[in-house]
Amino acid sequence: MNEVIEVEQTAEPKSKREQQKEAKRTALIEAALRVFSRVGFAAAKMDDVADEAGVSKGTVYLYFESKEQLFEEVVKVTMVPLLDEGVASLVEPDKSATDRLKQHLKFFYSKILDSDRRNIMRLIMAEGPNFPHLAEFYHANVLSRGQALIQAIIEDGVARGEFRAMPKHGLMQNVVAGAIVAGTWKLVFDQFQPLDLDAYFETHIDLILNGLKA
Amino acid sequence: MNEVIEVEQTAEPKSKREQQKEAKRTALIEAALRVFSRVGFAAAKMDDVADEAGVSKGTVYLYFESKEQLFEEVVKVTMVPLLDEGVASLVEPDKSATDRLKQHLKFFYSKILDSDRRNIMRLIMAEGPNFPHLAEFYHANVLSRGQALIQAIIEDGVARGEFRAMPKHGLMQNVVAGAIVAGTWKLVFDQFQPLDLDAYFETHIDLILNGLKA
Amino acid sequence: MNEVIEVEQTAEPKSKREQQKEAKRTALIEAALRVFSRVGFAAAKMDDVADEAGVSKGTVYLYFESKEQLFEEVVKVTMVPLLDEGVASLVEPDKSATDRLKQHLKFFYSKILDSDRRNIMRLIMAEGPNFPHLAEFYHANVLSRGQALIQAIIEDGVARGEFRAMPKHGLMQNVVAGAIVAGTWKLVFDQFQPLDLDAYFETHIDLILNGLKA
Amino acid sequence: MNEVIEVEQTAEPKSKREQQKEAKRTALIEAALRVFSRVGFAAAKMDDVADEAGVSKGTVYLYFESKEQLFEEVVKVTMVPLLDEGVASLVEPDKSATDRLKQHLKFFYSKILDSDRRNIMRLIMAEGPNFPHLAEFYHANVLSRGQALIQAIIEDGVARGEFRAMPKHGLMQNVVAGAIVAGTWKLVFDQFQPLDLDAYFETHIDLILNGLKA
DNA sequence: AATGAATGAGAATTCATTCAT
DNA sequence: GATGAATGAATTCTCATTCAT
Repeated sequence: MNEVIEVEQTAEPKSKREQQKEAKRTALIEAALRVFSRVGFAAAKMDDVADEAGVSKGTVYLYFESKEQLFEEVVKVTMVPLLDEGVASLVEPDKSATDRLKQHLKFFYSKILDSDRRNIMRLIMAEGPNFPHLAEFYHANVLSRGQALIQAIIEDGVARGEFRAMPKHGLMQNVVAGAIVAGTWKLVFDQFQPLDLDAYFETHIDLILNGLKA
Repeated sequence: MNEVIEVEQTAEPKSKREQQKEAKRTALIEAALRVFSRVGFAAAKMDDVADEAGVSKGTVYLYFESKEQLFEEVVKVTMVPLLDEGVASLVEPDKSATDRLKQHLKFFYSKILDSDRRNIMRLIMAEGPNFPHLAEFYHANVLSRGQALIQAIIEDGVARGEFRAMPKHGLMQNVVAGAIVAGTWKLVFDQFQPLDLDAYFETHIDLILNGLKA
Repeated sequence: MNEVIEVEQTAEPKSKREQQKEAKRTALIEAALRVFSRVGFAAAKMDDVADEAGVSKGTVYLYFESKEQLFEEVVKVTMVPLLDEGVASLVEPDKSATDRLKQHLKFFYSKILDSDRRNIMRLIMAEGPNFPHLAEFYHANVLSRGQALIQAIIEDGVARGEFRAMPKHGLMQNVVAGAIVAGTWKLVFDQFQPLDLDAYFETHIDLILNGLKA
Repeated sequence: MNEVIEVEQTAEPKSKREQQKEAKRTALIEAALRVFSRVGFAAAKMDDVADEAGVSKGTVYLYFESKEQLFEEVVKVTMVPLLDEGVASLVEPDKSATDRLKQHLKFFYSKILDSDRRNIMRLIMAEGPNFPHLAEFYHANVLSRGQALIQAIIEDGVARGEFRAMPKHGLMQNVVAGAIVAGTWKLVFDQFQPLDLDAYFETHIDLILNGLKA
């Protein structure tokens, strides 16, 4: 893993008090991400989050209402900014759809699969049914946007004649699926059958682009 | 979902006592499958398993040493027989590789994605890191065998000239990935964006076969 | 320890059925003695007693009403016959009181301290307050009789001029105390500071006889 | 019984918080001493300890890791300080060995046999085999020290010509044994045959001193 | 009589959350 | 704001005892 995740902070300047508060909140979310990544939601103790952030147990409750809410915040703060970044990078309309698709998948691999964020992915799968509210948020703010991104590129590719016309239902999921599975594999089975993310990426992109190709 | 999962029972005839015990064990595993499917491992209460199976609290411990062991048994009993069936169905060497690949994916969709077993799949992904022992078992007895199955078909397809030569690392994972994601999606996001498994399957098979095609 | 404790069986001949029953009862008591000796009353499981006796759990309840009653039977059957034996051996009035006291203490050391019975002693101390009924029985049937035995010898010794007149309150307890402590020590502290029962016995007898001597 | 046992507190002044914590720890140990005294280790419920100390169930676990550790702490805190006191009182070298031995036995009777501490003594004997760690601690920190104390006095007595030379193995145990037995008797058999500690003490000291006398 | 499967009361322990300091 | 002591509901697991076979 090549990236330490840092929660991005809001832009506007604040009073020192506010800044410190913001900083502590950020530290707590980062600590929580590490703890949830390590042991999952149920087994994570608020105590451990507090320890990891260097504050006392009670303090966590000054910033978050409950363990559930803390979890939701972790997901939001960790994943949403990525989408913004992904969307921003889309604005290179002169590139071929093929290149843009490659680029986005690469982004996905490096930003999510090769960092603690892949644990978030796993946590969503694990806890989603127990946190419908969170699942809904994640769908609305992460998946839908990612889907729109991919879909737009593919449609553009079809329009340009790069890609063939394809059935649309589940297309985005199928295009990205290899990456999802890679992230899970690294977390669960890597110790039994190691997966080389770079080589895997090549296989993925090769298969998918060939599958889409006109 | 079109299939109620029934745990297969061993063939040899036994004494009545033994049979009843076997039956109760089976009932407990089926009950546990339902409970784990509903709420996941951590939130599952042994009491609920007992209730669901219509026995008392203590009885569960006559059959399984602990919640963990019960979970492992559920996974084993639910998934392993499928592989046997999958392997058995392979013996039609006159069919084209394309058809056999389709057939196996279809099997995967109907037997796993469209039944309670998809929850097991999800649980393996969710809890695997907390159960290295189980993850190892699952890898050895389910994934490796599935992998060999798919790989053999693809290689045969290459030999026959149906498929092109491809990078191998992660190939099986990428071929199956769409199905994994479909199962997860149905469990976590279906209520926000429903997924039609049949249509999805078409997209999946279309993309993959085209991607593999020579 | 030089003696395997065998529960004595009643003398009168019985039908085969009766004899078998008696034998199984005996086997259960012996098994229970071993189990209680190993782990104490509370930690002893009826299952373990059954296993140790080679019968099934339910069978124990055919012979004893409850764990408590089984415990009481163990105590009775293990200790009472000893007293009978001790009393019987008293009938040698020509021996000096000194010799008879020595002889009885020797008996105590070999029959109780150097066998599983020392565990009974420990169990009485441990569980007595929780089993007033048992403590009472033990007092009436073991201690009182032992006390009478010792007291008679001492009084005889005084009459013969071997021993001096002594305060009587707690005399028997003080005379025997060294043996009680030896039994406990071997069970609890022997691994940290081993106690040689033979040498200990010499010290005991030397101190007591000198203490009693006219 | 003439003494209410109070756990001694450390000397250094602390913050109010610390003091309260210390006080609560002390209260818990005292409560536990009462509960263990009443029913023994196995039958003691952590709930009862909590109730007895006026705190909630969970609180006990803030101070002690487990029931076992609580038990060990009770033993330590209850017995060790006594040894310090006993050792301190030794420094009167002008007194005769006879007087010093008497004095120490008296101390033993009043501080241990005539207080809740006799229950600890009983519990050590009863539970020692189940708590090897505790038995070792008790041997090293209580018995060894007591033994050295008694042994030193006796040797001094021999040197002064007050006592005769005696076999040493188990001498201390035999000298003290009467007291151990008295403590046990009061707890287990007193209701059936009451024991008057003062009279008993006289018998004990009379027998032992005469036994040792040159 | 013997078995051993089933029961369910009971206890230790954990941990999210609260709140006095 | 921050702390960390206290709470008590919740859950796993145990085992004496019962009872159908």
